[in-house]
Amino acid sequence: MSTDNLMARALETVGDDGPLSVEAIHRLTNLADVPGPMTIAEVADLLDITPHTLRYYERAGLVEVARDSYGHRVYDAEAVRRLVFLTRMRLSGMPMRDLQHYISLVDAGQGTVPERLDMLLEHRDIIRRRIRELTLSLAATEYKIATYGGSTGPDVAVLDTATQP
Amino acid sequence: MSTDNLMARALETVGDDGPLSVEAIHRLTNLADVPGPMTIAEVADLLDITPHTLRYYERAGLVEVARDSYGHRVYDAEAVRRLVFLTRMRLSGMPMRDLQHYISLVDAGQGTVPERLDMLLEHRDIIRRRIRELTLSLAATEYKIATYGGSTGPDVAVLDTATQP
DNA sequence: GTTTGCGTTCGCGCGCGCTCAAAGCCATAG
DNA sequence: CTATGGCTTTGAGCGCGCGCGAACGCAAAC
Repeated sequence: MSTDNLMARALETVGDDGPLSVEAIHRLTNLADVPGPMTIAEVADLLDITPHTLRYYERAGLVEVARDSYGHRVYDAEAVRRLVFLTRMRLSGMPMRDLQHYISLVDAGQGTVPERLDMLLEHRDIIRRRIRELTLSLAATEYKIATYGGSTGPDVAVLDTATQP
Repeated sequence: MSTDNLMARALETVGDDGPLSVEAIHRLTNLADVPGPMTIAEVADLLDITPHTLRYYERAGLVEVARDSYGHRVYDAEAVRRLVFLTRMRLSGMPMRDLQHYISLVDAGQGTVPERLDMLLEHRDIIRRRIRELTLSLAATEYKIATYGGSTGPDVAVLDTATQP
């Protein structure tokens, strides 16, 4: 129950191993069909981050949040949508610094759209690369499991028992 | 040229998008066909980590390294193989703590083989899960790129232009 | 000689939040 | 009516995982 509830639900939504149909992606990107104004606790629950983290994001300038008459934060639909986006990017490894830059571009108006797209394209490439790295690590780990002879080496032993991934 | 040279070379070795043939995995797991004793600089270069990091791993008890008459570290084949394994696990996200535990099991003899296998299996699951998370993030990012209308929302717009991954 | 490469130790830094403290408002419970 | 607990606010400071930097010494090589 760390910080991956959103992703857990997203994985459930998608069905764990389907080939990512367009419909699934639609549901995924639509995860937050924001109803209306929300409290910090509700948003935190929705995104499975802590209220602390939400305040931290706000201090970092990633999102502006209105207050009610008690001084309590009130998250409107736009804020929530932005936070959904932000947590998705965080989860896929985009650092805070880049998110701050991205948001500054958003706030700077439509003229920055190309640069924003560049950022997304670059981030896409980073994710792809990371997936390939992990795929490779997975293969190595599975290979080691399959040929396990103990110790940390020799790593190469009973090649015959290597099973196809 | 950060800390992913090993992985970069591994990706080259594999060919960037092949379906991970058994032969490719063999080459991958065989990345270090260790010749003989190596200096810290050579090992650092091989694994693309810094000498600092190697000394840090040693201090952490992950590997024992002999010294020559000058007090300089001499990495024998076993140490290098172990470090190849360790860096692979680090790169795929296994924390130092777990690596220390794993190594303690290795040093404790053959009786701990089952527990070691359990660790590898669990780590395999973690990698798989992480890959699925990233795949999802990738889909969301690509979706956002395809339907890009600016801002951080609405996220759902020109569904028609969504291209299949 | 002075540049290179290695050794050690201590401490620092970064990214990312979390913890703690002090205080205010709301509810339900005695 | 008070009280107790639970939520919120702000701000400053702490912590963790993982190394990196800086300072200094010693031996070899140019």
